[in-house]
Amino acid sequence: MRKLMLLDGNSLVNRAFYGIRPLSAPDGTPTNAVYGFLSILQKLLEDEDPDGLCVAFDRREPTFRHQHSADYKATRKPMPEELAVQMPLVKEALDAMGVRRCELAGWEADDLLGTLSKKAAERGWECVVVTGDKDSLQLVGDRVRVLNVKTRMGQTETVDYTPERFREEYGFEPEKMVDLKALMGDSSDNIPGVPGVGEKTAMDLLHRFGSLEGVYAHLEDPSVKAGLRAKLESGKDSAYDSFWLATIDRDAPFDLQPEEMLRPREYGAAVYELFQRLGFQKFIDKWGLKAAKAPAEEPPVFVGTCESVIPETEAQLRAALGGTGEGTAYLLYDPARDEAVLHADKDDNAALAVFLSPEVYRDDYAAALGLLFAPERKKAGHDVKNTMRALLDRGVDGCEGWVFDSALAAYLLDATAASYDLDRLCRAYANFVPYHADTPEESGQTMLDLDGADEREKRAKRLGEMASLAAGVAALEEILRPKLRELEMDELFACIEMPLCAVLARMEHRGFLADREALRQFGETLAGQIDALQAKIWEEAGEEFNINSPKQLSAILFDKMGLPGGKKTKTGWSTNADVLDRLRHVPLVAHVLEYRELAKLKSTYADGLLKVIGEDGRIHTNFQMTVTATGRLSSTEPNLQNIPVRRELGAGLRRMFVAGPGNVLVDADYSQIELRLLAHISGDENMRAAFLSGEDVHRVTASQVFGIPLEEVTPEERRRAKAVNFGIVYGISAFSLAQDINETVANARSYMDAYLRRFHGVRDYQKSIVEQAHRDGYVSTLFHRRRYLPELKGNFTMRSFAERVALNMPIQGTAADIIKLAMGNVDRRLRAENKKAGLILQVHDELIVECPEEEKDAVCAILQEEMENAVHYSVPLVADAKWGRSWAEAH
DNA sequence: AGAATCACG
DNA sequence: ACGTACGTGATTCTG
Repeated sequence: MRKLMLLDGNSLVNRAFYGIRPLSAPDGTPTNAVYGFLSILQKLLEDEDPDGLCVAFDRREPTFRHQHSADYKATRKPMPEELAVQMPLVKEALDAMGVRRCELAGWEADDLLGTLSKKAAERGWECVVVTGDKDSLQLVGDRVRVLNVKTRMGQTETVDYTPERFREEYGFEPEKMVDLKALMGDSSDNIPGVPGVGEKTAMDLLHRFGSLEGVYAHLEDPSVKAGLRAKLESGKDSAYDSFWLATIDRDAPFDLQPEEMLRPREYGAAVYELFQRLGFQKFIDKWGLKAAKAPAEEPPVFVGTCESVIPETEAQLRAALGGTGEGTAYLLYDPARDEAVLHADKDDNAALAVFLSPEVYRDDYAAALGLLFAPERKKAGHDVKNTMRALLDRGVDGCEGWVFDSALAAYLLDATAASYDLDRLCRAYANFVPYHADTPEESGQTMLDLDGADEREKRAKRLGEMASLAAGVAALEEILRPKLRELEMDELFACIEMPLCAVLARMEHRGFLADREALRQFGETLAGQIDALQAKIWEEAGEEFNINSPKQLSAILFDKMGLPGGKKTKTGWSTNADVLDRLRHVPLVAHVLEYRELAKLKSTYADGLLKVIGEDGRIHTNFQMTVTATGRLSSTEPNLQNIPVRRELGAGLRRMFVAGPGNVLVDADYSQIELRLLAHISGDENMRAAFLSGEDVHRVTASQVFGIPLEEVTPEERRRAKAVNFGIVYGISAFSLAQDINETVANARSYMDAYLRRFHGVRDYQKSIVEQAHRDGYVSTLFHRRRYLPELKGNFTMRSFAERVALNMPIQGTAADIIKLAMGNVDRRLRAENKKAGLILQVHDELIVECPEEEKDAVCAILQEEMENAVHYSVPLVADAKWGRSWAEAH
C-alpha cells in the first residue's frame, strides 16, 4: 500500500520554535524554527519513508470560521515576532525542495489534513498525519495514523497513535476526541469547553456516558454531583459551541489527489542557495547539496596573487624570510605532516607565502621550523596553543611572540558557537572561502603509486590550501580585533587568553607522571572484586544479566523483584545512584551500587588512564580553550579534571599521580572562590563580613539561616547551609534544593527565604542580573567575558534555564578568568626566577606544579602569592598550597 | 549516534 | 501547569 504523509505545518513549526535553542542566519534572521522543522521532517522521512508528502498551513483570514466564536480573536495570542518571520522561510524551503504545500483561505491546517486524509484513504492509500497538537487525534482510523511530535530541549519524540494505541490511552474511540475537547476545552486552541471541567472530569464523564450527547442525556444521573451538574448546565452552550469548534472538517472545498503529492527524491541548487543564506551548513553537508555551477560570487581570494616559496635549504629559507616586513606573519602548522606555512606582507607590500615540508627541505628541519616560528617574529595563527604544543613535542620552541589567534578571538565573541573551524570562521565573518584542492585527500586512503610530478602537484595544492587559510587568519584578525575592542574584550584577549596558550602548551608538553605499575595493580584488584560482586548479584537475581545495562537492571529490579521505581527517564525507569540509594536495604541493590563504583573506577580510570600513558611514562592531557560557555578550560584525552577524590577508594588513584625522581608536587587551591566572588560582585555586606571574619562560611550561613548561635551549628545544619550556598551560586529552585538535601520542598523554600532575607544584597543582585540579562541579551564576567542568552526569549523551560545561567555565569566565569590570570603570572614568575618548576595541571580552582624538591618552599610561596594577588577585590582571595610526592599527598 | 550513568569543580 | 541546579568528559549499552 502506498503511504502518504501529511504534516500540520503550523503546529510543527511552532513546536520546533519552542523546543530548539535559538539560532540565526549570518544576517541575523532567527532560524531555529526553520531548522527544527527541517530536522523533524528529515527524521520523519527516514522513519516513515512515505511515497507522498504534503504540508498544510493555516490561512485563517479573511473568513476564518472561528470568528463566529465571540471571544476567539480577542484572546488568541499573537505569534511572536521571531516565529512570524520564520513562517515564510519554512514555506520558501518547502517550495525549493519541491514539497507540496497546501493552504486554503479561511481554513485551518487541521481541516486540510482531515480532507486530504479522507481522500487518500478512499483511494487506498495509507495515511500518516503528523502534528504537534492533540486535536488531530480525532482523525485516527483504520488507514490513518497520527504521529504526535513533541520537542524537548532539542530532542524530538513522537507518539504513534493507531486506533489501538488511542483506545489504550483514552479508553474510547478516536472520534470521541471532539467530545473530550467540547467538555474540557483547549486553552492553546481557544476552545472554551465547560468552565470548571478539566481533563480528569471530562475523561471520567466520557467513560461513563460515551459522548457529549450521552453526558447531557444523563445530567440527572445520581452519580453526577450537584456542583458538576450545575457547571454542565450553565456551560451547555459553550460545550456545544466547543464541539463545533473542535470538529475537524473533512470536506474542505479543494481538489488535490495523493498522486499530485509525490515526494521529491533529490533537491536542487535552489535548496543549496537558501540553506547557504540561512547558514544551514549541516543540512548542506548531510544532504550533499551542491550549488548550480561553481559558486561564482565566492572567489578564492588568495591563490595566485602572491609569491610562493618552497625552500629546500636553509639559505633559501633565510633569503625568503629576509624579505618579510615588521608586520604580523600568519602561520599555520600541520602536525600530522610536519608541514608549515608562513604568510606575510613583504617590505614592498606584496604578499609572500613560505612553505616548509620535510619532503623537500634538505637541511636541519627543526632549525627551519625555529626560524619560521622565531620568537621575535610577530605571529598570528589559529588554535595557537595546539601549534605551540605540537612544536614543543617535536623539539621546537615556538611559544613566544604570538599576538593573535582566530579561534580564541571567535570564542570570546561567541562562546557557545558550534565550532571554531578556521574554514567556517572565514565564511561566517570574512565572506572568504578558503581555497580547497578539488580532491580532498582522506587519511587512511591507500597510497597510490605516484610519480614525482604528481607529488609536486599535490604539494603545491597543499601550499595553496594552507596559504589560503593563513590569509584567512589575516582577514579574520582585521575583522575580529575591532569587534573585541568594541566589546571591551581586547584586554581579556591580549592579557589573559593569548598568554595562556604558551602556559597550557608547556603544561601539556610536560605532562603528569603516572605510576603505571600501581595503576595496573589497582585495575587487577578491581577486576577480582567486580567478578565476585557480579556472581553475588547474579545469584541474588536468580539469573545472569548485564549489570552494566540500565535496561536489563531495571527489568530485574522493578519488574522481576517488584521494587518501587523512583524517577523515570526517556526510555524507562531510572537506575541511577539516587534511586538505588533509597533501595539500598535490598542486598542486591547495595551490591549493584558497589559494582557500579568499582566498574567506573576500572573502566574509566584504571584501564582508561593506562591506555594514555606516553612512552615517557607521563600523561599528556589536552586542555581545550574554546569549549565551555563560561570561560573555564576543559581537559580531554584523558580528562584529568575529573580524577576521583570524594570517596576513599577512588581517591586512592591520586597516589598514582606522582612527581618525577627528585621532584615533588605542589598543589594549591582557592578556598571558596565562587562564594567570595558572589560576596564581592553582589556587594552583600553580611556575606563580605563572613569572609572578612575568617570564619567557616558555611557555618556562618547556617547560623544565620537557622537563627542559632555560631557555636551551636551542628554538622548536619552546616551541610544543609552548604547546599544552600551551592544552590544560590547555581541559581536555585526550592524543588532542586529539596532534592539535593533530601528534604521537603516547603523546608527547602523556608531555608532559601531565610537565606535571601539575611543576605539581601545577594537577593538584590540576583534580581538585577536577571533584569540586565533580559535587557542586554547577555551576561558577563568582571573581565568582560560574555555569554549570550538567546534562550531568554524561549518558552518557560528555556527561559528558566537561561535565568539560572545568568545567575551562575558571571561567578563561575570570573573565577575562570582569575585562575587563568594567575596561571600566566605563576608561569612568568617561575620562568623569571629560573626555576625548573612547571605547572602541570589546572582543575578549575586548583593548580599543580611539579618541581625539584629544593624548590618546593619557593614554589609554594609563588603559587599562594600569585593566586591570592591575581586581583584585589572587596573580599580577599585565599589559596592554600601543600606539597607531597603524589597528588594524594599534596592535596 | 544518543541515552544513561557517573567522575570532577 | 510547566520541570527542575551551573559547568564539563568518558564509558557502556542499544537501536
